[in-house]
Amino acid sequence: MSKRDDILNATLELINEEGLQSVTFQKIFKRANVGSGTLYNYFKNKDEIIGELFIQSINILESYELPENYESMELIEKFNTVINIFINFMKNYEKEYLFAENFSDYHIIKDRNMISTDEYYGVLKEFHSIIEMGQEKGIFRKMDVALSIQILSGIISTPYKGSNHGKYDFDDNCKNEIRLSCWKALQI
Amino acid sequence: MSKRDDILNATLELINEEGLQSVTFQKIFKRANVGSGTLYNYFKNKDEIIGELFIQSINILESYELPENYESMELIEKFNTVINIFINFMKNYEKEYLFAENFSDYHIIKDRNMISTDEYYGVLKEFHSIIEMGQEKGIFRKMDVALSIQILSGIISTPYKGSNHGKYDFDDNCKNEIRLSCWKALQI
Amino acid sequence: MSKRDDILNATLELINEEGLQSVTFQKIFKRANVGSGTLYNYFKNKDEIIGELFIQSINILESYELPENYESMELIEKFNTVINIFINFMKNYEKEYLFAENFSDYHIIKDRNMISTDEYYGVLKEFHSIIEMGQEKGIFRKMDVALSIQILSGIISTPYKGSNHGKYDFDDNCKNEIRLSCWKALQI
Amino acid sequence: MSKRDDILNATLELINEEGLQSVTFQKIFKRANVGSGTLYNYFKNKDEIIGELFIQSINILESYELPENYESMELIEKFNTVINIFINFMKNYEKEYLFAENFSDYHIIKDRNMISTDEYYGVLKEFHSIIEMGQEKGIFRKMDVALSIQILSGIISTPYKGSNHGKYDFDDNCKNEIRLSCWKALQI
DNA sequence: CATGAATGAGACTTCATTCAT
DNA sequence: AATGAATGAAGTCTCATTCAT
Repeated sequence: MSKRDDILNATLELINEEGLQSVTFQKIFKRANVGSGTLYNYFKNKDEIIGELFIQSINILESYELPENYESMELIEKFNTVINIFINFMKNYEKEYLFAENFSDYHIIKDRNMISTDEYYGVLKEFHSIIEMGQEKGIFRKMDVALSIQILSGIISTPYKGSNHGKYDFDDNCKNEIRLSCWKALQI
Repeated sequence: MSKRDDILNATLELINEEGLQSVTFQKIFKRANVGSGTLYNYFKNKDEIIGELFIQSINILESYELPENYESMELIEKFNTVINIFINFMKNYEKEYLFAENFSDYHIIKDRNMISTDEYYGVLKEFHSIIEMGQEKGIFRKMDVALSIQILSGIISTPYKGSNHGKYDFDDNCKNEIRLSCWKALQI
Repeated sequence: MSKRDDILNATLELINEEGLQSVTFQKIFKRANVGSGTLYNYFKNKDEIIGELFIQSINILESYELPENYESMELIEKFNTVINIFINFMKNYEKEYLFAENFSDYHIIKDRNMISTDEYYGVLKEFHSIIEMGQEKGIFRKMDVALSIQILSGIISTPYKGSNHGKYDFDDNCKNEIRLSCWKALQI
Repeated sequence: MSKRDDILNATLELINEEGLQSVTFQKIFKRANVGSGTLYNYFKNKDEIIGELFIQSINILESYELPENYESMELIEKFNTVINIFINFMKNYEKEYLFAENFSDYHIIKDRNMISTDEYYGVLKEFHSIIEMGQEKGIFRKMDVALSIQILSGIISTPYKGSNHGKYDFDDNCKNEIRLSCWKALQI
């Protein structure tokens, strides 16, 4: 692994362990096992590390693959497939997912318009066509698609984050209920 | 208003404007119009200001009042009443709500176990009995109540936060859809 | 006791407990049970408290009394009498004695020439005539009287301070040896 | 000379010029010609500088060398040799000597037991065997050796410190008197 | 006189960034 | 490219002092 990747990984680890606001360059050097000056061979400043980390996280979230027979599926099958992909992403790339979610708090960067987090990144975009189709078929209520996506996003990610508090397990049964809730929440 | 409140208000404003990580003491006492030393008459250090702010925010969120005829309402009426209270809180105390939500990122405090960020603060607690009743009556699916509450919380707050990006308005129509989604998401 | 005395006592106590350099006004108020502003009714600033404390300490050390038959004593009796008075002072007014001794470290005041510590204060002055007499009588070596006094002072106070480390007791036997050492150190 | 030494030297100079309590970090790095942050590459905080300085001073005081023919000397020759070494130390390393002497006032460090200010550092230790031998030979009075050493220490250092006030010179004649006083003070 | 909340200068300390090696 | 000692601006915090009550 390159020094550059060492730095990015160290930073992401530290952000998830201690929160963005307490990650200092000193901690990054030490964790990444590089000299302090080395950072500046790869990144202009701290914002650039964070920005690059965000892009990298988004890229991972963007790299999903739909199954071969996806196009021939029924609407509800597509719906559940996409939800499953989303859930798996959250679990497999938890650090990247949470980082991307919380990124909007990092106002320094947001204010400078370096990167916009407004877009539906990753597999969430797939919902767009599914929802439109469902609305056309009279299965889903006619409402703003962006709003619909936010509702689905909330139903999936909020219970996932809540499961960290240990009140319930995010197991197969839980996932079934979430999928069902998603479908029903949009229904006529 | 007391100096102490001036300091807390200034800090909350700054956190919501610039994010927790960029709020410095200099900005706080400039905004609060107090001398730098004054902060230390009221708070031991920065963590204590943030902690007090969290407690204050929670207290506000805890201070809801149910309508007089609440107990005699139908289940769905109770359900919608509580959702409306929650939505109004989010809008009226947006700063406090967002701060409390994002607070768990502030690991310094979290790690010290100063405060538990229990997810069932405020009016969300009311959902507990409503959901149990709905499950008993065979209206709602039998699932973990904590999970149900997280689902509702996600359906309400995620679209609210998403509306800030300007894709849709968080207007009456939007609220209707959210209430409907909440009810349906739990239904059999 | 007056507020003024409360302040001086509190300060002297704190100096002996924690050392001059760590005594703050906050600690003084608290110990003296007075308001912070009260200090400024009696003292212009911190230096003035320290200076007053020094004067007070010196005054105590100056208030010794010689026995009635002192004038008719033999030289060696006078010598031992004065040494005993000095030793008793050290023990009875340890705080004041140590403060006065260490005062010269407090350069802020020293530099401003507020007070000079050069003079032989207290009972040490009595040695002057005793030494001169001893030299005239051919009992003591002819050497600078100021030097002689310093030698006596060193023989008495250094072992006293050393006894705090617990290597030996500053008991009657010890005092006898000190008196003997003093006499012999000056002898022909 | 390394930056670390620059810092220690600057601090020692400032302590002797202005006293421990008025030495600030600003003065130290201005005097040492280093940046403010540089201090923290070498020392964790101010206490650590003071502590290191004390250790360094003690090390200097420990590094005396006895003359080659010391073992074959008569008792009084040994006695005078050691006194001369002590006196020369006081003069050559006045800063270190005075710092070490006054260090016990710096209660912060003392209280933390970082360092023990044992009074028998450096050449003073040599007196131990000399005094025991003198007592065995019937030349010195039988008294606690620690007490004897304190007496000698007092006879040497108190007049040295007193000479700074300008009442007499600490010249060869003065040194002779001191050596003589030391010898006589212990004699039968 | 007595008070103590308020102050701000200045102390201590951190941290992103530079630069000679 | 890689390093890490050095830096100093900016941060947190302390403390003597003031002033309205």
